[in-house]
Amino acid sequence: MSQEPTVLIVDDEAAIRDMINIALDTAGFKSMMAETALDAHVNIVDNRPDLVLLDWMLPGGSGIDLARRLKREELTAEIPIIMLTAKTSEDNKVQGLDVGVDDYITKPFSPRELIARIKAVLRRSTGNHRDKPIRVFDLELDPASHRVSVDSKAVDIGPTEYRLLHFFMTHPEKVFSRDHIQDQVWGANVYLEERTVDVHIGRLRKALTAASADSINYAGLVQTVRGAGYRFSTRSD
Amino acid sequence: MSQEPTVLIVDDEAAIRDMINIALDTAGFKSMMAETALDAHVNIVDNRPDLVLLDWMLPGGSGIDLARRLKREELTAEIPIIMLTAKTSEDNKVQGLDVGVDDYITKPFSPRELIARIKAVLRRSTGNHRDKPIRVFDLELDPASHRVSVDSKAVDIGPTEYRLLHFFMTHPEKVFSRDHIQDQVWGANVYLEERTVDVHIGRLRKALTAASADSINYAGLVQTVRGAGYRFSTRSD
DNA sequence: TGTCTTCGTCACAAAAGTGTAATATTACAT
DNA sequence: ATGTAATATTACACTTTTGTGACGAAGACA
Repeated sequence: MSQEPTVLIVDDEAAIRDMINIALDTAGFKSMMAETALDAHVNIVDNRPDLVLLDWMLPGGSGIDLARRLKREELTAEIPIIMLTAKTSEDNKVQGLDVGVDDYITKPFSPRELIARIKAVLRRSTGNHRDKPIRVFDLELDPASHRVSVDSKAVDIGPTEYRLLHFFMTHPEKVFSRDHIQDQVWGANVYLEERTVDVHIGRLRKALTAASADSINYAGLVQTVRGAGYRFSTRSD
Repeated sequence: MSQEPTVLIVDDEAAIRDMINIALDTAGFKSMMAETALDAHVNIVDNRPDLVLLDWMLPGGSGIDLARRLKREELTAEIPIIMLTAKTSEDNKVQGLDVGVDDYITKPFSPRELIARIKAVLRRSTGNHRDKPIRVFDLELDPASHRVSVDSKAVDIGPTEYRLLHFFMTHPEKVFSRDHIQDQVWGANVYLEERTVDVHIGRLRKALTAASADSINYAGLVQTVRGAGYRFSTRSD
């Protein structure tokens, strides 16, 4: 998976979508598009974009509903939303911010302004509470620098294994089925072979073992729960 | 929950119902069917399916109205709904998300996608309520981490013995016949030899004994009731 | 362009668990 | 004490689940 942030554009007007798409592309973002609130919701759950650009006025008036819903559900609450609106009235802004939307842009806007705001929101959202390092004994995962280390020594780890470990470290002491892990690490409704999770668990363990040279073997924290899935636990198996 | 989840299919076209029915059956779900919104509503109230697959366009009262109604009524609000829609973007502009529908699938869809989405939604909805650990003296069973421990020391236990112990701990002080235990632990419609239960009781006792090293022998809690079955009790035999 | 990573899949090996039948033990009525 | 029925234990063939090396595809990078 790539490093550029992915932005989902939700607007019913093709012209606007295309314009934004080009602007995003130029600025080095990946983008996806949706015409309706329903499409958008499915897309968000399935693909977990890093940010959603959401038109206020979607047919059926469901733009604001979608925003509210996304912020209410745990699975999507962390995804930042920027509202696009033609209205400048204070009412709308208040109402929207109440929902938990991260920023507003009123149409018409310049590509430059759009990009600037997107970057600002991304900076804010990825630079917040989410990036406090998580540590278990001498194993540390630092979301800010996107690094994993044991005894301050870097662990050589792939992107998928990083996400896997991040998920585990933020949800310790609980079993998760392979399906559940797929949802969390790869995104919902992605179809992978069952064994694929195993393989990445294996890779994660290998990386942890290699890094744990002379201290505890941290691979032991990633425990197999036969018939149920896997568990990250500090308590011995 | 250890039983197969039941899915209610609501669609007016028999061909679609049958197709879905087969797909669900293959994937190990139980299914029920309804042709109209009215049938569906009655069925839902009476049988409380674990999930509803609801066609968007139903004759005489649209699916969307039923969805809205189900989500508004407390009795049925918790039941997840997946909408089935034909891919005409005109339909989609109706707001459906504010209704609280959990996902939607556009026709035509593959059985695999259907199953994947059903599983994802069920995971989301049932994964929420966390079971609390159950404890008897220093014997603890924690469903969240799927772990059994004595004095905080892990008990080495197989999947079947885990389920058996879970059943016993949630139903203490009562005798259960071998047949009843089979139904609860293995699921109805599984035929096993009578003795098989005995064997697993033995394995469970062995595991508990091994873990109880220097404290009380927790195997004593699993009591034989001659001529009747077994009982899990804190009162001595 | 070619090289280097990372990814997902597959095939197969290894490990763990399962159910059954045979055998041993126990409890209870007589 | 003894016979009998009920329960416990054991051994084992079989199934399911998990671990892992190999490999081609895709993309990053220079």
